Amino acid sequence: MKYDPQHIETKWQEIWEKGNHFHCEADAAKPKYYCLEMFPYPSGNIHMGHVRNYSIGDVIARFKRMQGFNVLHPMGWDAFGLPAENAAIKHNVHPAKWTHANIDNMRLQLKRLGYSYDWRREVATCIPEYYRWEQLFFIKFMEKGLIYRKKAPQNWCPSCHTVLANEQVVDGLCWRCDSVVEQKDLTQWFVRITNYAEELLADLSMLEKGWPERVLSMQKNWIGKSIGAEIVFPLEDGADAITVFTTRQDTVFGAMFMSLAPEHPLVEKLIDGKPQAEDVRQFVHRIRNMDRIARTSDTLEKEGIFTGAYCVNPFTGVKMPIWVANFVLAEYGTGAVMAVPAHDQRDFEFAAKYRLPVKVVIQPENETLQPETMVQAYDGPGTLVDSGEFSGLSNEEAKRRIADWLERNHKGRRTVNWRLRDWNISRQRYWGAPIPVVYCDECGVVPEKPENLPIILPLDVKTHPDGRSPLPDTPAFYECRCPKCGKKARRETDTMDTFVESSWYFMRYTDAGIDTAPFNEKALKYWMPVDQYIGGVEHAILHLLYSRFFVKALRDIGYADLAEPFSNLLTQGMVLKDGAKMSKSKGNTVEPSEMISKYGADTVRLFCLFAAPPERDFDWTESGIEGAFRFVSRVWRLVTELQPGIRAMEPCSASADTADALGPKGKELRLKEHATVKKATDDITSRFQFNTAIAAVMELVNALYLVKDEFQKSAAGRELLSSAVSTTLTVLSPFTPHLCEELWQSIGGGAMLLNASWPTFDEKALVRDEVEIVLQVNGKVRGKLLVPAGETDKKNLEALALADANVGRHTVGLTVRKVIAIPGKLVNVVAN
RNA sequence: GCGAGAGUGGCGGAAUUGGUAGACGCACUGGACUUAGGAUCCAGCGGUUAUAUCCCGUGCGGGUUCAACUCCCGCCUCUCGCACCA
Repeated sequence: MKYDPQHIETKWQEIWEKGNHFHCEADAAKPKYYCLEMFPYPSGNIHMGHVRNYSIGDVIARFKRMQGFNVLHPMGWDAFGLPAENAAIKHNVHPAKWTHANIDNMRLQLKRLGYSYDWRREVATCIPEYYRWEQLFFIKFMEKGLIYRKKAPQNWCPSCHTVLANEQVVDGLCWRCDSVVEQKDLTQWFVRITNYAEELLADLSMLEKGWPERVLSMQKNWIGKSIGAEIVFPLEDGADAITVFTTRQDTVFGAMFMSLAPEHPLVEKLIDGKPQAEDVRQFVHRIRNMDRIARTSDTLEKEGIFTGAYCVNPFTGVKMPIWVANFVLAEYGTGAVMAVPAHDQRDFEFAAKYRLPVKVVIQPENETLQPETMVQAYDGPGTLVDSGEFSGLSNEEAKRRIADWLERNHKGRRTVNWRLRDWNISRQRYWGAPIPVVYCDECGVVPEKPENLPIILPLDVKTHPDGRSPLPDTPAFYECRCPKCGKKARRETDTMDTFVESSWYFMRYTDAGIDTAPFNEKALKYWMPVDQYIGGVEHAILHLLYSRFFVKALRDIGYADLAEPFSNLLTQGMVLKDGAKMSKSKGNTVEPSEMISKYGADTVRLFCLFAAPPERDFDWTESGIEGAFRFVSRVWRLVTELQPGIRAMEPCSASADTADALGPKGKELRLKEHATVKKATDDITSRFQFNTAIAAVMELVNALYLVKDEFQKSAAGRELLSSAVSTTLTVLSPFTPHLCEELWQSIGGGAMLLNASWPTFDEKALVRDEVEIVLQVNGKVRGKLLVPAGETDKKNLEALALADANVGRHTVGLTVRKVIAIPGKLVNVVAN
C-alpha cells in the first residue's frame, strides 16, 4: 500500500476533532501543564516561522499528555493592528472582514498541520467579548493611578499616522515600516510601568532557570537601573538651580562645567539678556531639528555652546560655566550633566575641544595622572585627591560619604535612575480597542462606568486612504453622554496599542468563554502560570516585558495571585532560506501549504524539528525536507511490510528470553529499542533536543531494517519486531502523529497513541554481556578489546591491556610508568 | 564601550559528570535490484596516504591532567541586544 499522507492526515484530523480529543478541563486531581505558543497576527497565511513555532509546541503538548499531565494547549489571534487597516485600504475591504477571513483561513491551515489545540478556547482580540475586559482593566488601572495622561514629545511615525512606544522605535526607525520616527508634542495615555521597574528587575531572578540568559539580560538592559545621586548646583545669581543625576558623585570635586540638553527648560531663562542668546537659540534649534538617527549616531561630533551663565559647585565653590551640549539627552536623568573632564570620556573630549579646564580628583593605584599629559579620561577606581575632607578615601567609600553629605546638607540625595520609560498606549489608528474615556466640559476627563462596557468599535466607518483614523469623523462614535453628569460629551478616539491585548490573552485562555468576568478565578488559579512558553526572540523585550508588567498590575487590582506569567521560555530560532531570513520582501519564502500538499504535514513537522535544535536558526533546504519525507516513507514501508506478522503491543515489552532466543542480533535489537526510549525521553525532557530524539528513532529504524527479513521468519522474531515497531510508533507519535496513528491502527493497536502512556525502558535491557574497552597509550587510542561486562577488576584490565599486541608495539623501548583503568570504558598505559 | 550567545567535515548538526571526535540527516561515491532509475535496499564517506592499526585534526596561543570539543588563562572572528545613559 502506498503512503498517502493527504488521505491519512485528513482522516485522523477528523477523528481527533469529532472525538474532542484535545479538549481539557481544570481538574485538581491531575497535575497540569500549560503549553503555550505565541499567538499569530492574522496576516493571511501561516508562514514557516509559525510552523516551526507551533510544531515545537505541539510535540511538547503531546509528549506531556503522554506523560500523564492534564495539558492546556490553546490557540488564538492577535487580531487588532495596523496591517489589517492598511490591507483594508489597499483592497477596499473592511478591516474586520479582512481579519476574520484571514483567521478562518489560518485556522484551517493550522488544523491541516494536526496541532493538538483545544479550539473551544480560541480567542480573537478584536471582538468586544475580548476587549471589553481590557477596557475594564483600563478603568481599574486609572483608579489605581497606573494610567495617566501626559503631554510630551512623542515618537511619531508619519507613515503609520500614529505614535509609537519607545520599545517600538528601533534605531530611530518605526519597527513596522522603517520610516524615520519624528518627535511630536502630543497628549497621550501612559501606563505607569515604571512603578514596577524595581519588581520587574528583581523578579527576573525567579526566571533564571527557565528563561534564556539572553532574554534575561535584554530585559535587564532595557529596564536599566542606575544607582547614583542627584546633586543641586545653584546658579551664580542664586535665582535658580540645576539638578543633575550622576552615578559618579565621587568625582564631584572634579566637576568643572555644566552640560545641558538642548531641550532643558532652563536654557531660555539662562540666556535671557545675554549677548550670546541668539547664537544659543540657533544652536538649540539646529540640534532639536536633527532627526533621531543622526542625533544619536555614535559618529556625531560632540558640540556645544556656552550660555553665558554660571552655576556653583556646592563642594568646591568653583564657578562652573553652563554649556548646552548636543550629546546630553533630555529624557534621561534630569537632562543636565555635571561635566568631569578628567573622569568621563565625553566630558574629556568636550573640554579638549573648547579648552575647558581639567582637574584630576581620582588617582589610580599605580600611576599619578596629570591633566596636561592625559590622552583620555580615567574612569576606573582609585583614591580621591584634591577633594577636601574626602581626599584619601577610596572612590567607592567616597560615593557613600558624599551621598551622606548631600543628604545631610540638603544639597541633593541618593537616587535611582531607570532607563525604562512609561508605556504610551495611545494609538491614533482605527483598528484597535477604544480607550474607555470621555471628555466632558463640566467634569473633565471621565472614565467610563464598568457597566457601560464594552465601548464597541463601530464597524460602519469609512477608512481614510491615508491611514488616518475615521473615528474623529464619526459622530455616532464620539458623541456621547458624560458618565458622571450625563451632559453631552466627547469620547476619546484614540485606540489602545495592540500590545495591551497580547499582555493578558494567555490568562483568558484558561476560560475563554466566561462573560461575567475577565477570568474564571478557579481556572486561572489551576492553569497559571504558563509552564512552557514558546516563541520568537523578537518579543524578548516588548511583549514579554508588557506581559510581566500586566500580571503584576492585575495582581494589584485583585485579579490574579501571580508574580510571573511564564515559568519557562523557549525562544526558537529563525527560519532561513539560502542563509537569509525567510521574508516576502526577499522573495525567499517557502509556503507551508505547498509543502503540505507535496509531502504531508507529518514530513513538514518532522523536518522543522529535525534540521536544527529549536533555539538555533535553521536553514530550509529542499533536499532536507526530502530527507525527512524519505524517513517517514521508510517507517511506512517497514510497518506495512511487516504488518501481516506483527501486532501492536506495549512498547519495550518483548522479554529478554525472547531476544536471547534470536541470538546476539536479538539481544542487540532489544537493547537498541530500550536505549532509544531512554535517549528520546532524556532529549525531550531535559533540553527539548528534538533533533537528537528523532535521530535516535532513526537509528532504531535502521536497526530494524537490518534484521527484519530474518526475524520475520520466527515467532520470537515477530514478537521482538512487534515490540520494537510499537516503540518506534509510540516515541515518534508526538512528531508525526498521523503516520503513527495510522500504522498503529494497521497493526491492531486498539486505543489511540495520543492517549497512550509515554514508554518506559528497562535499565537491565541496556546491559551488554561484553563491553568494548578502549586501549590507549599516552592518551592515544591504540586498540580495542571486548571484555565481559562484569569485568571491573582494574588489575585484570591492566593485564589485558599490557598483553595487547598493539599496545606492546607502541610501548617498545619505553618504560611503563602508570596504567589507568576505568572499568567499562578504557585502559590508558602511560609510558615514556 | 557594556551585556549575552556562538565558532566542530563539503553542508545541517552529535558527543550526560573530562574518557573511542564527527551520532543522525543532506550531498557525494560504489554495489544490488531493474527495460529504466531522480524509486528502493546495502555499503563507503574529516584530512593525509598506494594502503594502514602511521601522522594531523574541534577558531588561535598557552596551561592543568594519565586523558581536553569539554576545565583554566590570554587572544581572534561572527551573531544578537543595549548604547554619547552622565
